[in-house]
This record gives sequence, structure tokens and C-alpha cells, in this order.
Amino acid sequence: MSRTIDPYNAVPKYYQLASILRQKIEDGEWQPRSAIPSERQLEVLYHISRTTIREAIDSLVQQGYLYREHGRGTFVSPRKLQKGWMELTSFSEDLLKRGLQPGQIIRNLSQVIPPISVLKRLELAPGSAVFCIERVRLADGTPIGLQTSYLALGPDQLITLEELEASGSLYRILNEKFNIHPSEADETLEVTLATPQEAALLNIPTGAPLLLSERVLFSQERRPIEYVKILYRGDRYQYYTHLKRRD
Amino acid sequence: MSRTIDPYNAVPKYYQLASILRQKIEDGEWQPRSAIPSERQLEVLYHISRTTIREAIDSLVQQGYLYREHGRGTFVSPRKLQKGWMELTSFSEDLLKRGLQPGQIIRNLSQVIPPISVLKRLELAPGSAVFCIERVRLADGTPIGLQTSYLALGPDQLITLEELEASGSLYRILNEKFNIHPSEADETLEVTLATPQEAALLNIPTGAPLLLSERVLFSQERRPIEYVKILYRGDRYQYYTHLKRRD
DNA sequence: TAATGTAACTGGTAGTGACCACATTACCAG
DNA sequence: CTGGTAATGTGGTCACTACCAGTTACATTA
Repeated sequence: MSRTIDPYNAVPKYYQLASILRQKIEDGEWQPRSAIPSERQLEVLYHISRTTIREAIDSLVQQGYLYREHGRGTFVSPRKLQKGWMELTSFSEDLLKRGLQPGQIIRNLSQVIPPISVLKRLELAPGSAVFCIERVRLADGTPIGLQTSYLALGPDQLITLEELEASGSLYRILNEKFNIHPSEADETLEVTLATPQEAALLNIPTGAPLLLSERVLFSQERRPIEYVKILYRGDRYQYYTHLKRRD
Repeated sequence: MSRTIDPYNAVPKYYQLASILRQKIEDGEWQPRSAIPSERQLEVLYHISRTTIREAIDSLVQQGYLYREHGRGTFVSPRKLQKGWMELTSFSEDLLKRGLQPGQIIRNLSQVIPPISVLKRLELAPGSAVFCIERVRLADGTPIGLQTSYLALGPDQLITLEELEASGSLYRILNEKFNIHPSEADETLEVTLATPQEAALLNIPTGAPLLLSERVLFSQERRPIEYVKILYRGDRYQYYTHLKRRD
């Protein structure tokens, strides 16, 4: 990473500065709770205007790297670890962060007409066909969850078995192949008990407790992209989330 | 709500404008997916600079009310419903949103020395005393969860039984009495089975599945304020969360 | 008709300059 | 020693200006 601002670079200056500051925080060069240089000092240090400085700092405050105190300064947040979007939504990224080897068995991959409850969530007309993927998810080789995804893609937007097996992550395919970058999701979690079929697939006794997650993924323009239902083994999985106040 | 900007008002203009715009969205005056006036138009309409306009729009975009499309305009998000911070963290607010009557039985309220695992999460020295509240939570009169809170308050900051019973919400007391306004929280969820004691309190069979939530609340300066553990009845409770990408 | 270019929008980035609100410190008067 | 006060440094707000970068509609051209 560069240590100075390149005015001829295509990436915006405020973004360049934010990267530099983030780097100093992550490298530990700036200790938690210590003050970073004032906005007027940064103005001199990097030869950019305070407008741009504030834009960079704003984004880092938003992301939880820094916090401001009026009249005192801007300080480094003592955050424990950085949880990103991908780790919150993608099964494989999630497991990797926990130090487990993600794996999957793809049981089905086709165009189907889903239950109306699913179509409703995807804001599609009754009878619409969507792309469906059913997978058994593995952690270090043992089954840990059953995942069923319904994707609101165009009829020409297909995903092949080979692609999914090669990439491992559905979200990577959405990003790279279809240029879809999800930005928000609604999720519910509840407890259920394993049916005989589910129990067999997960290699647990019938009636064992499961964590049921249902999620609807939205694109930038808040168009529903995916409805996904995951049944986690209750004895092997812990769900993590980070809450943040909006105002 | 005012329909114009008052330059002599103590509240910032960008905030006043954001309120006006938010109102138009919530009132349905501006329909979802429709374009709002351009930034140059708003400049004329409200007699404020584009800098300020953008600041107002930025905050509404951040909060999910609007989304921008470069070269096209700024549009109203078709959000289903507004989930706020309180609904995500406060048990009573949460239940009210679901149309259930919140209630509680306070079982204990005292200064205690908690397990070291709790002290670690609160970033306190071993042997420190904290304020502890144990409650049975009710929804429409029936037990739905067991809640144990550990609060990192000063030794002089006490909460009485009367206060808690009158207010009903611990967070309201933190806000109003101690001027503590939590801003972020880390939460984990997992499945457990009810012990005989828990089963008795929740009026369910021993071994019934429970949803276990553990949460650490942080203040604005990321100081841990509260560690709270809640055991929800698996058959009566569904957890909701909204995920949002950071960058 | 179809392709293309262009003008007129939109939001995005950036600089300058000013003043306000709050916190801290040093200093002075009591 | 105590309490007030002024100076100074911090982030917060706001205006005005300029130009860049996508999008769209429409007139022009081949």
C-alpha cells in the first residue's frame, strides 16, 4: 500500500487516504484509544483539503475503525476483530474465519417453481421459475448444515455445477459472473427439530435441535436477489452478528 | 414537522433537511423507486448549499431510506419496515413491535462478582463487582425467556427495583438516568437444551430446545457496558436481524 | 432506418474559506 | 487554594466554486 496520495490515480483521494489510515490502524501503528493527527494536521501531511480528509475519516468512523470526540480529537476504536459483510453472509467465508475447512455436497441445481411463500419474499409473480440450489454444507468434512437457495436471476443467467464446485462460494459467482453485489439482508433465526430426512443428511438423531436461518438478500437497489434457508446442526454451530445503531 | 429550513434553529440545517425528506418518504408523498428532486433542484428549493444537501442525503442513504444512481438520480428505497436500534436490543421494545405485551418477573437485583468469563467480556479486572439483574421475561403473560444482565456501572450507579418495575426497560434507564447511549453490540446465538431449573421457570419440559443469545453492549467509545445472556423458548421465539454491508 | 454524436441533465470528487461549539490548559484574581 | 476566564486546539457546520463521470434524449449523419 502506498503511503502517500497519488493525485493522478483513478481511485478517489478520500479513498486512498482512508486506506492509508486503515492500514496504520490494522498494523497497530496507531494504538487503540490513541488520537490520530487532527484534521488540520492531516491537511498539511497529505496536501489535501479538509473536505477530503473528513470524507475519509467519515467512512472509517462509519466502519467502526475510528470515533470522534467533539473538541478533543479523533481516536482509534479498540475493536476486537473486523467482521465484514462476506463473513456475515457467505457460508464458506464464515467457516474459514473460524478456522474450519468449508466443503459442500451439491444435491440439486435446477430451475424450479418454488412455494408461493418463497416467491412472495422474492417479490415475484406466482408461478415464476427461479434457480434453486440444494447443498449439504461441511465443516472439516462433517455435515454441519443443509442449505436451500432460491435465486431471482434472469432466465439466461445460469450457474453450472462445475462453476459452483470450482468456486465454492455462490456469492463469488454472483459478484464475478453476474456483477451482482448484495448490500443488505433480512434474516430470521429460530429453533426447530430435525425431521428424519434432515437427520439422515446431517448424520444426527431424529428430533435433534437445529438452528433454522432464513435470509433474503437485497441488491443495492433493494431488489430481492436470493431467499436462502439454512438448517444448522445445533450442537456444532454458533451464529454471530454485530449490531449497530443507525443514527 | 417544519416544511422549511430555519437558519436560526440550533439544529443543523442538514439535519433539518434530512428530517423533512424522511417525512416525505414515510408519509408516502414520495413513492418507492421514484426519483427525489436532484441535488441542484433541492439547492434552489430550500436555499441551502449542495454541500449541506449532500450531507443530508448521505445520512438518509446510510439509514437505507434512499439510494443513489450515478448519472440518473437519487431514489426512494422500497423498504418494508423500519427496524431501529431499540427493537434490536431491547427485549420490551422488541415484543411491542411484534404486537405482544411485554412483562417481567425480577428474580434478583444486586451487586455480584460474576464468573471470570463475564468479567473478561466486560474488560474488567478479576474480582471486580458488577450490577446483576436476573429476570423472567413474559409475552402476553406467559414466560418466554430467562435474562441475566451484568452491567459495568460505577459503584455509585445503582438501579432500584422500583425503577426497573416502573420503566420496564433497562435501556430506558441507562439512557435517562445514566446518560449512557449504547451504539454497538456483538451477539452470538446458539441452540441449547433446557436444564430442569430453566425448564421449571419457563414452564416447559426438561430438555426442550432453547435459543441462547449472548450479547455484549458497547458505548459510543467502545467501552463494554453490559453482558447479557438470554435463554428463549425455542417454540415461542423467532430472532430477527438486518445485515448491511459496511463499505 | 440505423448509427452516432452531442448537449443537458444526474451524482461524485475536491478545494477554499469561514465561523461555531466544545474541551483543555494556563493564568489570573479572589 | 479556589473559581473564573481567556487562549488555543479540536471537530462540526455551511457556502461557493469547479470540474469529473455516468446517463439519457434527441438531433444529426451516414
